[in-house]
Parts: sequence; structure tokens; C-alpha cells
Amino acid sequence: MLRIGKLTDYGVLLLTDMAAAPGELRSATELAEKHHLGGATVAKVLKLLSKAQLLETVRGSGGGYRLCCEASAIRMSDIIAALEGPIALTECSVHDGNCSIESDCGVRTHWQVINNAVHTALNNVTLADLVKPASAMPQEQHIPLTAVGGLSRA
Amino acid sequence: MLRIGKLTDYGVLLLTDMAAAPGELRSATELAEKHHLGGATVAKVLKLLSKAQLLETVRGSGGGYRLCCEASAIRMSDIIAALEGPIALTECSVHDGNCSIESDCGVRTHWQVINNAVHTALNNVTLADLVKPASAMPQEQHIPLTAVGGLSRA
DNA sequence: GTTTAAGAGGACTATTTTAGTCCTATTTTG
DNA sequence: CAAAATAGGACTAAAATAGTCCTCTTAAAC
Repeated sequence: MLRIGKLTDYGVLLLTDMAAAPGELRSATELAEKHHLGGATVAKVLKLLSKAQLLETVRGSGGGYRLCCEASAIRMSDIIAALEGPIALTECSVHDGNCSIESDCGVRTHWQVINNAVHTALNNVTLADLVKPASAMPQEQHIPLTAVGGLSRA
Repeated sequence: MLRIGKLTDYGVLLLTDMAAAPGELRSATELAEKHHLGGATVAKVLKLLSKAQLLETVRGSGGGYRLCCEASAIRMSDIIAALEGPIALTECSVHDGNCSIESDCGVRTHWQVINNAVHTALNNVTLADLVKPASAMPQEQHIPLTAVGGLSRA
């Protein structure tokens, strides 16, 4: 289903929350309680986001996390990369020469193009977009489509 | 890593192969041998593609599979949906009311937008594009990006 | 200067998903 | 009817993910 992990889902939720009150420090415990999530899990997500420098952290008593920068500067692609590693749909797009059928594959360069398409799409949605009402979203209509509708499948 | 499964990878490989000789019937065994993949696995993939009507099938001795239609009419989004189910990054985009934090989530409508962005990107790549040389690919540059580069992560 | 409230970092376990295999039934040709 | 295919499940093994826990460091408050 081309899914992202739950941790990423939590991450987006937490970031969205933090974006609503920029600059304010939030502790992991506080956020976990507010959103009814496990404390350890929230801590893990925040640590990952912090490591990727999407969050600024203040250690010690009274410390916590806050956004590293303006919500409009934090892209979906950054968030996903922080929590799931490099955005790449297949193994072979990440590292070469590791694929048993590679020599006879011939598809690899094409996967890179597909990756780019997805990556670009995710680059174009920022945290700021997620805080705005949904109707204000960018609509992605650069190329006329044969069909756009939900969940295709002829 | 926002990955697709191996089966989808195989599917793209097989479809690409078939697109090169349109109309010709191929048996699962034949394709498995050619690409050095397990016979049962290839059979599974072909059955799924057939069920999604991306392949036409001829049963009985001498039978096999061939593309349902022109390669340019088969979109990446169709292939992924056939092999992984509906394209949706999170559970809650697929079915409502099933999410423990839903009432307090507020992010759901936004995920739908993100899904749309990805879906659109995958709608715009067809099997025909994968058969052409990579340089001829559509380049997806509709919006100026702050950064495009590979695998972000600041 | 000790206690307490935080984050950093890593290791581990359990759960869930995915991949792969196999079996039985059906279809069609020769 | 025998052989070569696909259809459709059920099952098993392997891999990835989520979630938990422990120890260490940092800094404020008392």
C-alpha cells in the first residue's frame, strides 16, 4: 500500500501541533499525554526529528523541543527522511550493485525517475501547508491527467 | 523509507519486459526463467496483475499472459495499486473511524492532500515511459524547489 | 552540591508485514 | 484423457517495524 510507518504519522502529528505555537518548548511527556501516545514512543520520534535537525532541543530540567525554523521551511520530504531514512521506493535506488538481478534488470534508471516524481511531490508540501485549512492546499495540476480520481484501479 | 514491496518491483520488471513485445503471450514459467526469479513468486505477481486487469490471460495449455492494453495506458499508480492495494500513506486515509487518536488528530485531511500529491506523481508515469530511454522522461519541474537533490536530510 | 526533570543514545523484544512456497481446482489443447 | 497452463487459497518463514527499557549526560531548582 505504499505506506509510511506509524512513527512518521506520529511525527507529523507532533510537528503540526508544535507549529501551532512556534517557539514554545514542549517536553516529550507533555506531548505524549496530550495526544494519548506512549511516552517512550513519542520520545523516540522526537529524538529522531531532533537528530535530523528539524527540531531544536533544550536539555536539562525545564527543557524540551521546538521547531528548528519556520513551518514553511519544513518539507514533508524532510520529515519522512528523518523518520524512515532516505526516500527511495526500491533498494537498488539507494545503493548500487547489491541486487541479484541487476545485470539483467534494466529498470533501475527508471525507478530513479519514479523516485524523483514522488520526492518532488513531497518537497512541495510543507508543514505550513498542513496547518492551513485543507482547502488552501497546492493542487498539483501541472500535467493534464488521463484520470486523477481516488485509488485508481481501472 | 517509503518503500514499495519486492513483488511490485518484480511486477514492474515483468510488465516492462512484456511491453517490449506487445501482444505476445508469456507463461509464468517462461518469465521466471528469463529473469531468474522463483516460479511460484512470478506466478503470484502475474495473478495479481491479471486480477487488476492490467494483464489479459489465456488459460489452458499454450496459454499465458499479455498486456491488457497499450503500455502508455498503464500507469505506475495502477501497478502499485494492483500489487500493494490502494495507494495511501496512512491507514486513516483508507478507512474512517478506525483510529484511536482520530478525534484529536486533525491531520487526516492533510494526509489526503499528501496522498494526492504522490498519487498524481505516480499517475504521470506510464509503462511506456519506462520502456523509453531514461533521458526522455518527464522531468517534473512545475514548481521551483528550494532543493531538489537526492535523498534530502539537510 | 544534591536532587530532579529533562534529552541522547543504544539494545532488546514483540508484533506485524511481506515474501515465498505449496496444494487443489479449473481450463483448454492435442 | 494427458499435459500445460492459469485461479485461488492456505500456510510458513523471514524481515521490518513498533514499542519498551536501561544507562548516561545536561541543566535548573532548591
